[in-house]
Amino acid sequence: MSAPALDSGSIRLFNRFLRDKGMPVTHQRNVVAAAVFGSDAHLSVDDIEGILRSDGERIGKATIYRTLDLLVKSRLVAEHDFGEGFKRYENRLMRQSVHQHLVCTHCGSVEEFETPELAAIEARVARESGFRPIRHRLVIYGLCRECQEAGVTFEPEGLACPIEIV
Amino acid sequence: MSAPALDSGSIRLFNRFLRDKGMPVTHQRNVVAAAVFGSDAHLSVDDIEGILRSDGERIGKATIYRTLDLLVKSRLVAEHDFGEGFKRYENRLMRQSVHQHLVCTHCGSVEEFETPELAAIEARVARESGFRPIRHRLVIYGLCRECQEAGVTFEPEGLACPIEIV
DNA sequence: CTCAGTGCAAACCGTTTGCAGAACG
DNA sequence: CGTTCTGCAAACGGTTTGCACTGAG
Repeated sequence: MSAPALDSGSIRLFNRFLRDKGMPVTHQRNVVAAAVFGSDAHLSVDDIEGILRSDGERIGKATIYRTLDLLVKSRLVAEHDFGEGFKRYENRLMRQSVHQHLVCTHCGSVEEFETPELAAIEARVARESGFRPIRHRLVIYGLCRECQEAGVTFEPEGLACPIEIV
Repeated sequence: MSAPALDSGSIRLFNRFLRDKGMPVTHQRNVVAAAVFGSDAHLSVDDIEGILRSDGERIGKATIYRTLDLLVKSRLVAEHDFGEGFKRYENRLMRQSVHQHLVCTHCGSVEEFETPELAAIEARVARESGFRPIRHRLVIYGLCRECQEAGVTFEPEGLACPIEIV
């Protein structure tokens, strides 16, 4: 990733988006976008800052946040909150558009999976409650295969559950 | 809610939990717990602070946070993050234990719904990827019936999507 | 040349923590 | 009475914002 693909198709789409909005195409915006488009991971802002630094780019955190905002609005990048206390960003191109996430509670790794069943759930909810679904987020927390094979086990939060002792 | 049910069954369970852990049962803990057990809403810390204030109780925010931590650990209360920038807490007793949430993106209201389908999804994921599911969170964002009837419509984020124009 | 973007640092805001004094057991 | 809790206020950490300066168009 030492040579960010500033001329990739994703960057081209982002630049078109900026021009459509009458916003300047700047070096910083393209460099931040290239860092996200050049990875298929779920990146934190610190991850992105690290990529930029290792590319020799010195870009303020505020600009990273402001550019991520544009990328999310352009729909080229998705924002996620896995409950870690900060957000993660993922390139939406080069991957199946609709997927949910498996988050390992031990090592923090994130896998993706598809859920064709969710469309039926949304339809049922709309029918039963009159709610109009627009988007959804399903996160399954658990132990990834690697952690299980490493012998990690799940201990129920360390505290007894008094509910069933009523 | 002006007279918190300090002698309710939920409080009794919480007190038993504290005693089991060798922790003191204090007035503050019981009052915070009563505020949560006395509501079936999804309360923010500010909501809880308001309930306590209207009950004439003057309890520091730090104590509210510390008590909520205990309530969550006791499994009597569930913690939720609907992406609003703060957490919400819900009484787990007096409601069906397993449910997911519908969050209205316009008025912020939260409804609950059950998803028997999720067990099958988890089983499939475990089979296909070796991941071991422990818990999940499904949130469907959209427009509640009331907002729809009030004429609120969904406009797709205000910005065009260049993806399909590739 | 003009207006928007950038970088810095300070502000923000929900949450956590340190510590002196109060309360539980 | 010793140990834990409480309240206050300060610290924290990710994110946002104000403002002088730089750079795109």
